[in-house]
Amino acid sequence: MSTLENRILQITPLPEDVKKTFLGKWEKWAMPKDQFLVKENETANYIYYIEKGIARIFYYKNGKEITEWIAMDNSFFLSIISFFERTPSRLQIHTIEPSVVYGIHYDNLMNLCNEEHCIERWLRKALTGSLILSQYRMDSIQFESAQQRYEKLLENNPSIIQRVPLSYIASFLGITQETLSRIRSNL
Amino acid sequence: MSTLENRILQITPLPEDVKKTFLGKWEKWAMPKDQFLVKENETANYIYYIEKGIARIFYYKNGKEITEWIAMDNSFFLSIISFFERTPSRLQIHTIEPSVVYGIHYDNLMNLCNEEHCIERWLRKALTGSLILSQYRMDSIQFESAQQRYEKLLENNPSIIQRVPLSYIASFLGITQETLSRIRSNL
DNA sequence: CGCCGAGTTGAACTGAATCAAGAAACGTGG
DNA sequence: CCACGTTTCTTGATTCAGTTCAACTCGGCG
Repeated sequence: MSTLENRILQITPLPEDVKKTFLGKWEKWAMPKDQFLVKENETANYIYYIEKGIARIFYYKNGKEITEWIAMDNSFFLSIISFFERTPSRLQIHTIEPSVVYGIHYDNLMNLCNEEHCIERWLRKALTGSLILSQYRMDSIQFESAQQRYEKLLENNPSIIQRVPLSYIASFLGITQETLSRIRSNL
Repeated sequence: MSTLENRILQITPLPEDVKKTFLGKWEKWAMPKDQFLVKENETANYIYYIEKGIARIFYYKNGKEITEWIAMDNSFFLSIISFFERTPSRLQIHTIEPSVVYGIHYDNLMNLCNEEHCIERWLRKALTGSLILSQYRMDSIQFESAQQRYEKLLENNPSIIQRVPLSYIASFLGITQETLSRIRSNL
């Protein structure tokens, strides 16, 4: 069983035939480092799953690059607003390591959602999970200190420091690189 | 056509018969001021819709009350994590004006989702909308100044200042009451 | 060897929090 | 309709976490 299949069924079980159809719609790409999956102002057409490697989701705010998410470890990711609203993406997504990425196209996913109630349910549950995650993250950004956020990240994802440049991590945590550097020297 | 019906169909159209069944599952309550819809540590059983009045969603963080959301103007609201994960709610919800509120019970909603694909789709689309909102709010909290956030709130919802105590608005904006007071005197 | 990007360190600055005290508005009972 | 206490809001002084800007260090590599 592939890790993608595993991860999909973790969200909700699917009958054998539907599962097969669903999995068949996911395309697979092996990508070098620094490849773009979504570029600015293009409409995002895929929900992605990263099997190996790291992808970074970022955007520009007042001329500065903001890292919104770092995807690794068999997780899903996408440019949410662009994908669902079919509008040009403010977010960009690129690999920062050679990566193995799967993706399902918007049209395929929506067709499956219409044909198969259980795929609609799968998507609903996946979105519920994202929304819950989003709530936790909001609370963390608003009320935890930079140090607390860094410590939490270390706990949940110790390998990230070895593999992702400090400037990206700082931006993801919502602080400057200098502040992150100071936090690290105080531990 | 009721405002609830209106708002439901705004998310996605529904066939006449399903719409009727769905609407039939929404209970209606007229509530006085300061009534609790969800109490701490109870599992939240309803998705609510407020037709008239104001509800406030809040929780305690380090002994302080945090206003997470203020619902008015024909909008939906709920304790997301408790409702979907069926766990005790950290959030509390209470009315801060006499209000007319509708609610659909978790069991009813889930049964309908299973029976009717289009209700599942409705829920999926509603969640997508929430997730998008949540993304915008995260960006706003992280990168906009207190003043910008206040000005935006005024634009989107001018009546809120007349109807909601300043301390709640401040907390909702993620600032202290003193800071909000100073912002207002500088305009 | 010297350059270059990544990370560190320092000093000054700033937006907002905190603590503390007043002022204004509000509603309840006499 | 006024007086009083309570809640809501404002103002001031101080403090603090984190930013900004600038200079410096370190490790790798052409």
